[in-house]
Amino acid sequence: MSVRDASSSRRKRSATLADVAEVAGVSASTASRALNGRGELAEATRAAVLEAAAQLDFRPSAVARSLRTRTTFTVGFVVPDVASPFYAAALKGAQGALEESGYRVMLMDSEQQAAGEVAALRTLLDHQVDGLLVATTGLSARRFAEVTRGSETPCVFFDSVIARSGVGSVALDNDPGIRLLVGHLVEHGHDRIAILAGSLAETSGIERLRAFRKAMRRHGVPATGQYERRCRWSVEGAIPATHELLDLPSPPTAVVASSAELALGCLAACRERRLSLPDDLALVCFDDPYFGDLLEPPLTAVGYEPREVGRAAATLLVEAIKDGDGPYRAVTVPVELVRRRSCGCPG
Amino acid sequence: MSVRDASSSRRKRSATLADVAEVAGVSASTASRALNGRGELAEATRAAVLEAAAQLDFRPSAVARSLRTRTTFTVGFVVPDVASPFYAAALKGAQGALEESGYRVMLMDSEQQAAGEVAALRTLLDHQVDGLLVATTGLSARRFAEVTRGSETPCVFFDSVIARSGVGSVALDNDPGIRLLVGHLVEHGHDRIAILAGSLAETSGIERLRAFRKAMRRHGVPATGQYERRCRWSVEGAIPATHELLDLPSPPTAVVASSAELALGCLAACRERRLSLPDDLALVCFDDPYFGDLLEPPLTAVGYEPREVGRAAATLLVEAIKDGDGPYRAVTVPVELVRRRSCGCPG
DNA sequence: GTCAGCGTCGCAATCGCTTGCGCAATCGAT
DNA sequence: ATCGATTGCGCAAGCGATTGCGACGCTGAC
Repeated sequence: MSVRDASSSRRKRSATLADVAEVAGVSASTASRALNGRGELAEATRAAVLEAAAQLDFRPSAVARSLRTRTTFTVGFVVPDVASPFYAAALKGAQGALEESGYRVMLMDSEQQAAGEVAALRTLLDHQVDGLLVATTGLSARRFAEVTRGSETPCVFFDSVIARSGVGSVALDNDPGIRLLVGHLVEHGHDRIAILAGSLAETSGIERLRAFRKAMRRHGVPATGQYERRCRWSVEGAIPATHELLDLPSPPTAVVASSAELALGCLAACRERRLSLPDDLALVCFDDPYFGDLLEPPLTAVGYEPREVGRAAATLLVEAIKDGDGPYRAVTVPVELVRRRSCGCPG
Repeated sequence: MSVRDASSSRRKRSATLADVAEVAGVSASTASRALNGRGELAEATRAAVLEAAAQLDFRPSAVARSLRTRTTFTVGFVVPDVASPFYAAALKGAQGALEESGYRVMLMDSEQQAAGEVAALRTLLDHQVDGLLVATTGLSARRFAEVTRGSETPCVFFDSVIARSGVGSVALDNDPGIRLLVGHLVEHGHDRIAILAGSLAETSGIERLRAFRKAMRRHGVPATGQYERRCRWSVEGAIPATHELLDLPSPPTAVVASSAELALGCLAACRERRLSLPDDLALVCFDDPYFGDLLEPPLTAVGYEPREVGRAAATLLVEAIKDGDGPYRAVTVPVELVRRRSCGCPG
């Protein structure tokens, strides 16, 4: 606007491809080809361009390139809560795998709300991400299709999936995991077993609850529903739920938590009541937190490698991006029971 | 290439601004202005454009816009380890604040290595991020300047800062925090106090160690250095360090850990030796993990809101982006001692 | 001496959006 | 009726890269 601005406007602009071309004494097209190793170039020109680029410390503009090539080498990552240990670990795993393939990750947190997830997907799509890694929070397949309508962007779901949407998915061995847990509990002689089920918006919540019922049935223990509690996926969410359970006329003698955080909430609630685990109540959970054996009592859980699920999902995704449409691929990562003391096993 | 491809190449391309303009019967410029609320437009045309956009489900291309406007509404976030609870929480906080201002975050993990950090910064800068949020891992001010040379991209450091680099920083109250910790320990009668210092590549490591020495001096306890141990910032890193400490001819009676993870490692090492805390060894730490009171023994620590540091950093950054260069601003987030049992306090 | 063929490189068009500038129409005032 | 000031909108030039196509010079064969 003002004259003063104009005078100071000669700020150092980073070198552009045209600058490199000029210094090297060639056209921009040739410079581009030299830098990308495309096309037939005389060795001398190639060298000249490379040197010019080095001299100018040339860094190509990713956004200009993206506009032209229609690919961003960026993938979107959307989860219900990045601060959650599981998602953070998954992110780390995915990040590692993606980086190896030259992809960057743009992160969005859906805040455990469908609306947030929709907004996140929109934003990501607007940015023309090359792929999507998502742990959904209860978006219906229809809604998901609506939002992504028109974009062919490959998407792989992990942890919490939308049935047969996207190009693939990686889930946990929910059913076997829960079966392991309740099986172990009945071995210890329990039959009044409760479940802290988390939210039923995520498929992991649904599947684990379903698996719980199935396992109970298989062991001949009637699942009346009075021992089932849903709650938010957080320590705070599990506390009141645990109290409700404990206030029942005939309270459970054992509880399986659908996630580590829920187990922590259960633990906290027991503290409040000065209950002693595992004598007053046995506790086991899905997810093995890294500090599981430092708790009191050490926590029995089914564990798995959260990083691996991120990595697996990312791997699936970059394959899909590269090879275009293949068959839908579902991988599931195995779980393993680690017995500690909260279930009643000797220390 | 082949004829078949040509026939199928009429794939659904999402609507462009030009399409909207055509449908609305106006020029692209007008459409743009209508959509962005810039310039004086007749109400009727504006409405027509809006309707056309809605009808076509128009979504502007973020990359095209970025190319033209030279701003991406994206900020880079680089930390030594996203899977770490602290950084994950900080990320969450930053993410929240940024989203409110319309910014997206592109995430990079430096893997606790300077080289990784440099690569991350380069990539981010290539993407023309509007700002940078970084918890550095020992990059020198000179190296940092080298890498970011030429870009005026505002950068705020958090947790671990590069002295006076960037436009601002948010750090923890390291000195007061550590002083609180050792003060509390001497109140309990300890004088052989050790520190698990973490890595000295991060300023938090340096400052906390320095604060430890100062506090010891202030309390008249000679800091000989035999009670200081550096190690990687992880549970695994702290275990051998703890053993070394415990193997000393005159082992410490108390240890302060520079982070929660280190405390966990210390705890694990004590388990291995069947030591009972706090009787055999008192333990306190910087960082209050959310499961701190579920450990055995419950952990005494100085706590703070990790999310707040992310949020504060993001807020600072957004202001810097908007207002251009203001003065360098350093904010520090307060800490608070939470006494539990690991220090020797009654439960 | 011509010309086909090959190896190198430049022209110019895009990618989708923003924006300075200027033209045309409308309006109020004289 | 004429003229300057608005108001409303379109033209065209970019932003910084990639790429199909054609031009140009040179070599070798006839």
